[in-house]
Amino acid sequence: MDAAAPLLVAASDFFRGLSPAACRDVTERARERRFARRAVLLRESESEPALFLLVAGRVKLGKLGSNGQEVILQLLGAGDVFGGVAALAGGPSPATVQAVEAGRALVWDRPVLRELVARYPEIAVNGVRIAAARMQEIQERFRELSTERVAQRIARTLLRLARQAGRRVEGGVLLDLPLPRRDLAEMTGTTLYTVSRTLSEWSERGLLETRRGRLLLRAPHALVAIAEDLGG
Amino acid sequence: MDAAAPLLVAASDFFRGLSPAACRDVTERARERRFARRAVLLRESESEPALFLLVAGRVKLGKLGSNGQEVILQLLGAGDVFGGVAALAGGPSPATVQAVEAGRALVWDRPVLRELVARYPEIAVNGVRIAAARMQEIQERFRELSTERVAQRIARTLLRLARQAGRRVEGGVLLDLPLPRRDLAEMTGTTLYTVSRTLSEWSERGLLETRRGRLLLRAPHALVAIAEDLGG
DNA sequence: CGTGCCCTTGAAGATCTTCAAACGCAGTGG
DNA sequence: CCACTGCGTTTGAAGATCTTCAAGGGCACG
Repeated sequence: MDAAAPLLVAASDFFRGLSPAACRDVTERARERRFARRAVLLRESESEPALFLLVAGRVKLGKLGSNGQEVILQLLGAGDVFGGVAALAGGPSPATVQAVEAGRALVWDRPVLRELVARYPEIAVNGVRIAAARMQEIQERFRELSTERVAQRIARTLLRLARQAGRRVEGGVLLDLPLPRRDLAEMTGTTLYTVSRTLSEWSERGLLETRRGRLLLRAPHALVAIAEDLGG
Repeated sequence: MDAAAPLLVAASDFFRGLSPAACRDVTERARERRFARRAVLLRESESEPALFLLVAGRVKLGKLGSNGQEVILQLLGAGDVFGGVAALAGGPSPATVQAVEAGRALVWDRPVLRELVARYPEIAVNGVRIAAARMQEIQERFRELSTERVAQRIARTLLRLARQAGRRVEGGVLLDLPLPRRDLAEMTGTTLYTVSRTLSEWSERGLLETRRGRLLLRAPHALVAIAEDLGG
């Protein structure tokens, strides 16, 4: 176990507000798991999901349709948690979680988590808070998917990614994560072809460019205009 | 206050598992609110949402787009709760709630709810459970909206409504609630025109009919086939 | 140097939206 | 009692948007 682990635990949404002693206790009950790119950490069918705290790497949280089509609900990175709400609630995992970048995570299995919640009830309240925040976001995205056009949704998604994984560099904001067209399509409810076309057009207009497989947003303000349908 | 109120409270998802004494306590702290059709019970802008337990009537839980377009996230009826997760979490209301049928509700304002949670921590756990269930549903609908065609989504929505508000009558299942084409469109992410056309077609094929403003599903199995894209 | 993966682009066409017009029905007021 | 009015619904026609299928290109990696 990493020596810095208790700090990570203390900083995570799920264990926020716990005393340092409690955080050490919580940390000791975790097991560590390393995972490779494309590894599946959680399946929808999983009846007893565990709580994961991402230490390093990135994962996508998604859902598979009966015909094989996938939908990406969220991308998560270091410091983010997943599986916790389902683990607390007692239901099955609502989504499949797959790594898009290798990394490692701290894991608390359901029985362990239950013990911890009994000992530190603040955890349940934090769980509600996290659930509420996720709900906010997915409802907002539901609205977007329902009422906005593809270009708007792609622009919004890029801006969201910029906030959570963007690095300011000279010339714009770099989305420093692997982001194949296909994934972007599954995040926005469209096809990889439409994404490709849209990005090509924006690229020609100088709004962004592709650098070594990463997207560089050169004109985020223009993307905002597109997202808000102000005539971009 | 209604004499049956403690029973309703005990049966609600939010207060499930509380002792009878606790339920009486909880019930006493509620205030009652009657509302007319079209009344707005909660706004998105609301920073301090309360917990509502519907005693009678129906409401729609929705979100408004910047351009005035509305999206309906859920329809709720007697026995359902809303606002509770946001109230517990401390954030703003994630959605607007408007009555589609007059009714009444028990209401716990945020400070009251906080006290109750402190006294009965099971409430927080129930909150997580409710949040998880809602999350399940909205994620599933997100996937549908993302990957399925309009007819499939309309069929699914009708079937969902049949489960939660359907009455078996001779000749089929009656959706005993006001359900204008417009609302159905806002539930499925399409326009009222497309809904009208689709229902007309199904009506001609004998799958359903409109009776005094209510929908009667004559062949739910056929709707299932359409929803699952089995060639309906 | 191939092989596979991802990306791009064109062309055709399905699906769905938009706009316009007309209908039926319930409630209102003359 | 009947016309009037407003709301929800239906239907047609036109066309925008997006998907689908097909083909080819580039790049990394073995």
